Amino acid sequence: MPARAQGRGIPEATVARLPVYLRALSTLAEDGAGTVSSEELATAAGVNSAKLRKDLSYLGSYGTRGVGYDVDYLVYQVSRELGLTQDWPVVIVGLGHLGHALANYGGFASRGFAIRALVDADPELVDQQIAGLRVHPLEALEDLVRRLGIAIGVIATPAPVAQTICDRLVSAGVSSILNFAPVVLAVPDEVEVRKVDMSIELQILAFHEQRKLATAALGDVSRELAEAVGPR
Amino acid sequence: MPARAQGRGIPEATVARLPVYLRALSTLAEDGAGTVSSEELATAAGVNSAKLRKDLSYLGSYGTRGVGYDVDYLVYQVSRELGLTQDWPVVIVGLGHLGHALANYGGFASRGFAIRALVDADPELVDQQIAGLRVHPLEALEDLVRRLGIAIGVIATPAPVAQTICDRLVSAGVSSILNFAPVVLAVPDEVEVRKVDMSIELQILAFHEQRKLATAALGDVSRELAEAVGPR
DNA sequence: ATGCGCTTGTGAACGTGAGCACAAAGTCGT
DNA sequence: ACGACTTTGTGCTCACGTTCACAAGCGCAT
Ligand SMILES: NC(=O)c1ccc[n+]([C@@H]2O[C@H](COP(=O)([O-])OP(=O)(O)OC[C@H]3O[C@@H](n4cnc5c(N)ncnc54)[C@H](O)[C@@H]3O)[C@@H](O)[C@H]2O)c1
Ligand SMILES: NC(=O)c1ccc[n+]([C@@H]2O[C@H](COP(=O)([O-])OP(=O)(O)OC[C@H]3O[C@@H](n4cnc5c(N)ncnc54)[C@H](O)[C@@H]3O)[C@@H](O)[C@H]2O)c1
Repeated sequence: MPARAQGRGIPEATVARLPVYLRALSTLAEDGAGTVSSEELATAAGVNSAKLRKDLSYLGSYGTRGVGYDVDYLVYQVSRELGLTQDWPVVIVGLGHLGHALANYGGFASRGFAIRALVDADPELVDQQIAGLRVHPLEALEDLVRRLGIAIGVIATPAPVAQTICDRLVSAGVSSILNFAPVVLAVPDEVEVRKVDMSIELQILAFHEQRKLATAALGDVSRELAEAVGPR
Repeated sequence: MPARAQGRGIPEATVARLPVYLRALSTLAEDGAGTVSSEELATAAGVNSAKLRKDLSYLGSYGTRGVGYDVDYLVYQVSRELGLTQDWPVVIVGLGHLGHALANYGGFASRGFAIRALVDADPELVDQQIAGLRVHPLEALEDLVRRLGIAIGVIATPAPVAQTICDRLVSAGVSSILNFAPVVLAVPDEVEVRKVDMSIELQILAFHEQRKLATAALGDVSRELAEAVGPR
């Protein structure tokens, strides 16, 4: 997967950071800041200031030397680059614990996403209202996607059915998928999949946690060794 | 942040993939597979087979040339490397929609994590039972962490209080944090933070989605241009 | 034993990303 | 009008990560 495939493309690593910058900028805007320096914004976003400047430079030269960046203008430019000036309709498939939380979450609507359809296989859930939306049966999936022109699908079903749901979403025309099920989804090249996997994150933390313990124990051993040899 | 800081360290990128391999291996083990080739396992994990082999080679030489890897043995080795041979006690702070889903999720317990304590500031929630655990008041946080020897904390509170909770967790002795709140947390160097941010993932999808639309539109234009010039 | 076929483990080449350091370019006070 | 000061934008270097390609090693059939 070549990151900067096309001519004026933005590096993938930069794209992944733009939303973080956008959030920091929004907070600054709310606090009434007119301009920010790369140093300030970088601190707020938790990155190196040189990296921030380089990232922003891919979008164009929107800063003023000696001054910084106009907050509102930069919010607009980053939003535009990320495609957030329009609203993206989203379908959520699977309304168990996690799907419920997602459907009720206000943080999506405020950032350019509109949850437009909910789908679940459970007859108990179908026709119930969640967050003001009716839950549709699984059969309605393709029709909903086509009628509402949905390009982004969220999978919050049990792992065993995730691939099937994925296939159906893709064949109905969805080209971006956010997957919460702990499986690797197979999709055609033109479809983009991102996964959110909390177990993986915890396991990565466990790795580092164990390494801390191991090196601490090693420290103890060498201290004991030193003591065994005796003070000199 | 140097990835391979200490001598025999494993690259960070590799650590992030080990849990994926582990999951694929567990599935294979359930299906009764005795051995796997790097090719098969790589396909199951959605990566290049050379990358898989290099990743595994950091753990040691656990494969047999001409045959492949013994599934059970590799499961054990990867688990050990990730520190999953022991159970890690976890505290969840914030039991709203998301916290509820996390507390009820069975996928953690089965992978070396044990949710041991729930904490929320809402008096309505305190003393309720969620997934068989009592919800404790915020004041009890430090005491719980110390008494249960908790090293890993999960933050599922609203964004504005996340930093405060984080500080309290750290001062109580937590050294790994999984953060679901959309904020950048500031922590001492020795504390590891990982974030799960669904809005960011969606925004990255939106970026690519927009780019697809843009290039498609560009294709249309050039087709129109070609037609305007006329067939020759 | 020996050879054949298969799969691992890894050296080497390449591509991507991070960060330093500084010239270029602007602002602001005088 | 000018100089001092501030901050951006970027060339360059180095580190990290990915992928290729193949020799080394193992099992099995003969
Ligand atoms: N709950 C969590 O905190 C959490 C954490 C990490 C990962 N996950 C993953 O997220 C997914 C959902 O988790 P959950 O806790 O919400 O599970 P859940 O069992 O509470 O919900 C699953 C939902 O999917 C529905 N469903 C089942 N088959 C379906 C189908 N074929 N089509 C449409 N809907 C179908 C069910 O009716 C149910 O409502 C799982 O894959 C889980 O592993 C959940
Ligand atoms: N729900 C989602 O799908 C979703 C998606 C992405 C991100 N998030 C983020 O996850 C976090 C939680 O989301 P949610 O939907 O569960 O919110 P929620 O409002 O449903 O729950 C928040 C919980 O935190 C508790 N709380 C508030 N202040 C606290 C404090 N000082 N100490 C301890 N607990 C406190 C509240 O009592 C409540 O129970 C938020 O930061 C949200 O932005 C949620």
